[in-house]
Amino acid sequence: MSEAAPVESAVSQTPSFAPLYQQIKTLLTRSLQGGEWKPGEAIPSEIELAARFKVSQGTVRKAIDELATENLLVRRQGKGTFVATHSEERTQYRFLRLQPDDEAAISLRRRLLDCRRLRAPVDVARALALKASDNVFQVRRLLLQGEQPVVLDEIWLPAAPFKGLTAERLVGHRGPMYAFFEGDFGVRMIRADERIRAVAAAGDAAQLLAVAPGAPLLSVERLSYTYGDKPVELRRGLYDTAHHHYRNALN
Amino acid sequence: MSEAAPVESAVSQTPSFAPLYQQIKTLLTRSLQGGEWKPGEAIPSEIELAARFKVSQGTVRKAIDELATENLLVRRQGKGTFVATHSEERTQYRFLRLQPDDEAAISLRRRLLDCRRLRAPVDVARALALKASDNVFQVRRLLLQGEQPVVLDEIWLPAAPFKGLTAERLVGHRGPMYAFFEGDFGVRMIRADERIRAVAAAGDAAQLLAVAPGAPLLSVERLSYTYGDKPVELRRGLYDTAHHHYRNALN
DNA sequence: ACGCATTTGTTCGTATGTATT
DNA sequence: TAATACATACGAACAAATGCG
Repeated sequence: MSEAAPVESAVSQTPSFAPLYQQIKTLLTRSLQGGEWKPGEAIPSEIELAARFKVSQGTVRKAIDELATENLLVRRQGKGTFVATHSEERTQYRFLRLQPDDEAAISLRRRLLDCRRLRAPVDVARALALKASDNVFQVRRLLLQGEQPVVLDEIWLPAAPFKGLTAERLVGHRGPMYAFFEGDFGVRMIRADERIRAVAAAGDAAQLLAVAPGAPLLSVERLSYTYGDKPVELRRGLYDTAHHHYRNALN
Repeated sequence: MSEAAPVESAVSQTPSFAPLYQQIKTLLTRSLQGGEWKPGEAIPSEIELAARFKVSQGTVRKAIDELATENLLVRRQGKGTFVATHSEERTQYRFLRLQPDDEAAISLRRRLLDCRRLRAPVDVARALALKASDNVFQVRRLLLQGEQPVVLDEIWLPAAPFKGLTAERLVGHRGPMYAFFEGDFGVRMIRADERIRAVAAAGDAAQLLAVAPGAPLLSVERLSYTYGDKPVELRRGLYDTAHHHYRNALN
């Protein structure tokens, strides 16, 4: 009784020749994307979803399992299943892999350098899949440990979804920047790719990071994606790794 | 009928207050560690394992599922479940995240520089959890793209499990070095941690990589673990990232 | 080329355990 | 304590891929 029913009953316009649980997964993802459930909120219980999609609880469970391993949802026994958010303690620095060499917990102050709106440079437009005429925000900021600058970030955001972004609002918010994006603009980052290089400090970067010109810096270029593999942020970071390192786990 | 039976029937000396499928997972891991099934071989079918452990097929399945996501096992529909190995094409450069900037497939030549046996330096001994008096192998090698050196690796291995390692055997083997370790010494690397920094080229490293002294290089310190979270390799790599980058996916 | 047996993959249903409110 | 929701466990059936005769 596995493959006959699904198409008519629960689904309709979906790929259709995929396993049921994957079709459910697609439907759940659409609801997330469409904002039916907001970050931090609980989604309906497995039993409710099973009734809604006319499949068994186990099938819903398998779909949710995969969305949970992809960090789109968070399961909490006894409470429910929740839409993942960047504004919780546990996922605070979800995308920042930098750690102090002494294994202390990382805690960085932010200093905003500037926030401008301008025509997208060609490389930025290409990375963000924008037209050459589209506008973008360029945000530059420092992250400091104590008085010591550690990270210089240059952040590029498409102007359209971030309409209304200002330096004041950037400075004003508390918590991670991705939580700010999520709450104030409804843009959820769900995954990212990074390209890492060693480069020599040059120009104002050396000055801002208080290192000698030519000093080695870690260059981290991050492209962050929202639902549907849509790129919505290009972030170019320069990390001073004199007292910090980038940590990565290989499995 | 869920939690009463397991302890007497299948398991006996295991944590015991854990879910059944986790106990099964532990037992499977022990068999892997003990060499009951060798890398590349098939393990018994789910039904056989269910009979052996006196649990349902679904419970075995969940245990295998987790071991598969941890890359200890590989499932193949219609064929069976196999012990993961480093000697297959698909998992060739499982731990090497370096990629050419032009997105071409990576293909590097190896050039062995030296392979020596010596008393473990203190930092190496600490990383590998060895006594100060223990011996280690130090292997140094270059990875080249065409004629251009890209990676300089310094590899530290505890002497005991790698007894009999020589430069000749290192040069003689085909395929990834981890496959060589696996086949010739029975040492399987199952996960690794990396610490990444930007450093300035110095001394013979600059010469060997054919870069100017002071040029920025990516420093990648990798600690690889075998079963039971036992560290068995410390690898210090210097990557020339002029035409390559370290790729990382954040989820 | 065909069919059969084997093995994993999917789906359903049911019952019970455990955490939260 | 009771209700709710996720977590674990069992059993059964069929689908899909594979390999063999």
